[in-house]
Amino acid sequence: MTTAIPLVQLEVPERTKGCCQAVAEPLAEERAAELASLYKALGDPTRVQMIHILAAASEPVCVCDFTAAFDLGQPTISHHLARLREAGLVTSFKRGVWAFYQLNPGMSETSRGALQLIA
Amino acid sequence: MTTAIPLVQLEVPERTKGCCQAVAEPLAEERAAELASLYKALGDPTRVQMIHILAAASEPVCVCDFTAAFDLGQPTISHHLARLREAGLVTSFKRGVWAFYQLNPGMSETSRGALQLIA
DNA sequence: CTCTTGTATCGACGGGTGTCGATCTAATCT
DNA sequence: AGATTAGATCGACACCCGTCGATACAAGAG
Repeated sequence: MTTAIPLVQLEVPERTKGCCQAVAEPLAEERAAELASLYKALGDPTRVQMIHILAAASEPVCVCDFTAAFDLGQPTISHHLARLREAGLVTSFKRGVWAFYQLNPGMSETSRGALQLIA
Repeated sequence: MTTAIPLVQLEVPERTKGCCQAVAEPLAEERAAELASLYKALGDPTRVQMIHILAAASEPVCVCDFTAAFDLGQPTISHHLARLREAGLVTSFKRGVWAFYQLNPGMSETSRGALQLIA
């Protein structure tokens, strides 16, 4: 099955000494942390839906629309929006009594890539 | 302030009644949950690095290589690999005493998309 | 000014998560 | 067989997270 020439230089070894082979250089620590915290920010169904709503909206969305769209208390909505904001995925502003949220136009390319999955 | 003609049918309202406007149809619940749990599986720097290593490897990677690559106890390594496996991102097999892990060749398109960010 | 209302913040509770040491299992070596 | 070893599993710990009710804050309305 396996070889033809000395190209595949190592099959799964037969209990030689150690099986250990070299492994890719790890990502820069900050890069791994950046990716992980980005993924973590998206690791909740409510926040996924929020991003979906914001991605589909042509204008900033009022918090009251989120509280109407989800079966969750207002503090919880506020909490999720804050987490998205801390992750740099959304920005917000206040107009009168209302607070409006939108996708952060200046989000990183990485973030933009992650959001693309949320159709 | 507000109107001129019925063209931009709503600017940010001026404290009329409610600010609420219609919002996009939510994603199917299972879809949101699928995305969230996928993101959650990737929401840890160690697991991001593991995926990076597996994506760069041309062959299945032995667990002992992971334990060597990270400054973490062996049970912790095993735990993270198990989480990646439960998320459908990797598969594993045993050869002799060793366990080898690789990216799941049959992972979903969604998963593949999420992994693409991990260069 | 006082009342009302939209949001944010706080404190608490239950459940999940990353980590470890200890133990179990299975495969191999002697 | 007994000893060794790679890996998984278990139990425990500290911590984080999603949720809620209560409260604080800010901006209008009356």
